[in-house]
Amino acid sequence: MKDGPNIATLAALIGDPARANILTALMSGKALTASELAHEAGVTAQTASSHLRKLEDGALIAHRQQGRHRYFTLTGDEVARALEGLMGLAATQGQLRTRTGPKDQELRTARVCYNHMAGEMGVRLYRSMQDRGAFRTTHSGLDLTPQGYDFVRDLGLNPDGLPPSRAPLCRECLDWSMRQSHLAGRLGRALLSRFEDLGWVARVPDSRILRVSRRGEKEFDSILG
Amino acid sequence: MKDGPNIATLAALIGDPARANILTALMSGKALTASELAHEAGVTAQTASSHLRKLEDGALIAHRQQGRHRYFTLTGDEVARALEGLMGLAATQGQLRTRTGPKDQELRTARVCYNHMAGEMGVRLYRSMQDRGAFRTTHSGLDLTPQGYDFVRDLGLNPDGLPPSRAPLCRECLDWSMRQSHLAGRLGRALLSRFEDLGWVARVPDSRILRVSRRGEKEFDSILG
DNA sequence: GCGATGCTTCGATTAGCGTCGAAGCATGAA
DNA sequence: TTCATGCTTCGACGCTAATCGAAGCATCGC
Repeated sequence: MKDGPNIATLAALIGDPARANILTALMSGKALTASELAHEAGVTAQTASSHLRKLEDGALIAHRQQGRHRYFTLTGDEVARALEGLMGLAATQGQLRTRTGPKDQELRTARVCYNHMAGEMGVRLYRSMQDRGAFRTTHSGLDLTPQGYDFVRDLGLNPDGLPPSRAPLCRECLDWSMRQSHLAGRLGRALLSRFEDLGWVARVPDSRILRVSRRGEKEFDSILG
Repeated sequence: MKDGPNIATLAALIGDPARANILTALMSGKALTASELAHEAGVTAQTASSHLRKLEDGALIAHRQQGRHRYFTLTGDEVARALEGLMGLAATQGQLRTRTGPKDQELRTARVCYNHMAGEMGVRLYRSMQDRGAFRTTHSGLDLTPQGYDFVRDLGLNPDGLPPSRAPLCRECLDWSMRQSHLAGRLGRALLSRFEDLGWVARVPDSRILRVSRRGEKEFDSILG
């Protein structure tokens, strides 16, 4: 009856508090150094180093050297998506870190999920695109329809001009606060940075919170209907 | 930066091999006794008892007493969904338990995911329903459109006649083998048991595999297009 | 009533792993 | 070169948690 992939080692990897803190910090999408992550996790540099090694062996994170610094990131969307899934389950059990403080509310409104937008705004965006028939499902996953292309182009973005990568253009990611899908993948990433460039949203330092500007709110309302 | 729900305790709960085996066994959707689960996990009854207690404290499983037996099940879709998510990530890292044996292929074709259908067939079903506009997203999640009602009724099922519960009617669940959504929720459950009644699919004992009958294949082909 | 079965609690053992101090090794700055 | 910074390796400590034997407690069948 032991069917399917082995989840024990993977879950055990995430299951240590220090490592979970490291992963959560990396969900901001920013590349962080080993010392920064050690501080985030609340452990010494030696301990963090050991954890980082394990996470890297488990292919959850990767690093690139820059001078004497080591910048760590999640290995990709897949990891972020699975972590959001775990957060979703944890949230239903009231395992919130802070008892629904004001910060928590801000997280629900809009936040960064690795490199794309999540929260209420992220789900609204995805739903709106879906409603106008922007997506089509193919054998290999989600793809953009002509309507989808138009929508993206209206935002001043050329889907074909995105940096090529083996990551899919569109991917759905389950939102832990909304329990619905939002858009991930290369397009999700591009849209978030576009919104930042336009000044519609801005990252709050040292957190995953995205603050929606007054102008952003107006624009989103008019675009997403 | 420690934003969002606390995933460490949850992941640690899943991260023990014995407990992971228990949870995987329960993904079949069948209620299993403590001794059966002990056997699945490869530990003694005492050890299993301890694990079951922890899983229950963590609200991942629940039990109901029946005579001198204790039947355990997952607490709901949410749990199954998160576990499938973990399997998805584990699968991308080649953490397959068996090196793509024939059993693995059967799992990918069609399998039980707690109480609904997953795998290729599950994704095909969901995609087909989506293509004919069966779903509509509301503030509370996924809902059936009139077209959706028609589709379900054509299968001899009355969506309004389903046993009421606080679980949503429709819910999407991310498939670990297809990396796309399939249908969960009360409707997902009802559809699977309908397919079983019709003799289109049959559960393979002691596994999550769903075997599609010759007739089932034909029917699915004609219905799902 | 009696024994068998299913499961739990208790207690003791053990192993694994997270933790940090100290030392080592690069890179960068002075 | 010399010192500081960022990070890793080594070694030792300590604690948690998984494990099982033995005993206890229900329930079922006779």
